[in-house]
Amino acid sequence: MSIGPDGTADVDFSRCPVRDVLDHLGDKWTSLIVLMLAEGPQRFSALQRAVPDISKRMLTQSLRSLERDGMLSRHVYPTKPPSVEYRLTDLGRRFHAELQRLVAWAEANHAEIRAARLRHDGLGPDAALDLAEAV
Amino acid sequence: MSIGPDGTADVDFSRCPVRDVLDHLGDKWTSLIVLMLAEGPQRFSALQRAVPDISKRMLTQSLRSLERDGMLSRHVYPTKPPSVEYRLTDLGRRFHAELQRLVAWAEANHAEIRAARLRHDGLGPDAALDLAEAV
DNA sequence: CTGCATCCCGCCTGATACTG
DNA sequence: CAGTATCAGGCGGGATGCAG
Repeated sequence: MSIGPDGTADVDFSRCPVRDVLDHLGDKWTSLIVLMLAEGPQRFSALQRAVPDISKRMLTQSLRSLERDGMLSRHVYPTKPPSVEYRLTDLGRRFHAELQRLVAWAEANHAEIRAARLRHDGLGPDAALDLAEAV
Repeated sequence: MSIGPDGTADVDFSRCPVRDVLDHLGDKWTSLIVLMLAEGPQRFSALQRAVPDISKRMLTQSLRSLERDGMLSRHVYPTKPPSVEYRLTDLGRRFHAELQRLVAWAEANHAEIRAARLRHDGLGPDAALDLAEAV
């Protein structure tokens, strides 16, 4: 995602290293999963319980996506019934560190963002004043 | 986006500070726009030229979204024809700093991600070897 | 328990045309 | 120049059912 001398941005997403990372961050679930796995290896069903609103379909899809990018590894224990454990790889843990930075930044700037929103949205009745002060 | 004692994650997105930030990062265009504006104030048409593939509709929408969250400010010069200039706010510049960190991380880990992908996708004929070494 | 296949609906997004 | 309005298509993502 560089910017050329002619002022036009490099928008070749197919080979854009930044997209690979940003897509995970923008995804509704992958960040949550990484956060959960940062606390230790988890089984499929444990993850599903930990993230209540996710469907099996999306959980599987998100896990595959993270596995594909080398963020986590999948271990199958051929017991019966079988159990599958997911754990962060080294790359995944480094990604998690970045994610934590982002979370911290977001929380630190949350009030300012919300205040800007209320200002922009046309100043909801009186709640606007409350939050304007909070900044 | 915290994790409760019962192991279930806090998934109240409507009031989640992290979502407000991650949504911008995940968006296909907003990061690009922030990157462009980091080089200095830009007019609407300049941004459209800089990001070739974006439509007027999406550019407007992305700019509104960033403005709403206080990342950038909009200045209208009532000349004729009118011109509108967008520039990052303080919050926007701080956001840009975080974005830069992410870009740096992405570029630093790009090779590893791509190698993991080739491994996972079933080892494309021989290109796999090339990139495996690159790590 | 884990995960894939299918159906299906809603929203996002691009294309196009029009206005101040 | 800087948008807004409208329409139509694609696709993400939920629900359900089935398999290893």
